[in-house]
Amino acid sequence: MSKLNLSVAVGPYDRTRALIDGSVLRRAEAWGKHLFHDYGAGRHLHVHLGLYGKFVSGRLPAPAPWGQLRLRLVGEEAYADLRGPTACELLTRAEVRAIQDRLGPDPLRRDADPERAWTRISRSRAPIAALLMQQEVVAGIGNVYRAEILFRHRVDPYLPGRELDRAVWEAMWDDLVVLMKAGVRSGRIITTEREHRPGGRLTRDKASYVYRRDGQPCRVCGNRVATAELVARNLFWCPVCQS
DNA sequence: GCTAAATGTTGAT
DNA sequence: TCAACCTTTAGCT
Repeated sequence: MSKLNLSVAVGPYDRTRALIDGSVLRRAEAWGKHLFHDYGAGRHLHVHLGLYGKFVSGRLPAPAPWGQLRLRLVGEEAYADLRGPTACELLTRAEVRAIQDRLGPDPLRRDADPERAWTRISRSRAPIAALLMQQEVVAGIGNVYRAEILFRHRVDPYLPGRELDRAVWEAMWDDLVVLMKAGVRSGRIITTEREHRPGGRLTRDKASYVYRRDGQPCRVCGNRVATAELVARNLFWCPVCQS
């Protein structure tokens, strides 16, 4: 959306709607998986997409609202609809700060300090794969990047944080910054080295090394990719490369 | 056409 | 540790 002169409407969230309808969006920022909109006068919209929340945008005119539409942002030329979020609420500045204060560094933010994450990781007995999912340790990685970053650096997912090599963590962080920025730009997660077909198209099945590839051959060593549940999420890794 | 699972977090048990 | 949240899609039939 090119213009910031947005109005807000629609949805069961009538209190929020009444409070920000017609307001101008002054600033938007993301920290980890949290999105914050500043509508002035101490009104901060907090959105968390959760597992299946999604913004869908298009050019005006916007279609008639259907289903559980939580939020509709309307500009002069385009609109954006929000559905299925875990959170869509109006907060005070202090409440926003409280959320941000408990989040670890986000690789996508310029002010991120990977040293803060390292402090937590290097003191923990928890598996590195669990630590990467804890938002207070590192914010915004998620299950796909977790699996992929561990593979790319050949790190055993079950390695306790305190046994991770500092240099390896620094390399992982630098890699996350590059991969996640590329993800924002392209709108999709691609963690494999770029492989192009004659047509110049990146093949879809090569977007990941191990994520959701359980049972299939590892792209590097050919052994079967393994899967297991870790902290209530599906983990994927190559037991041969990552040991 | 139906079912299960999915890039996530919170709150109850 | 588990269910709830509530939407879309892949993979069946």
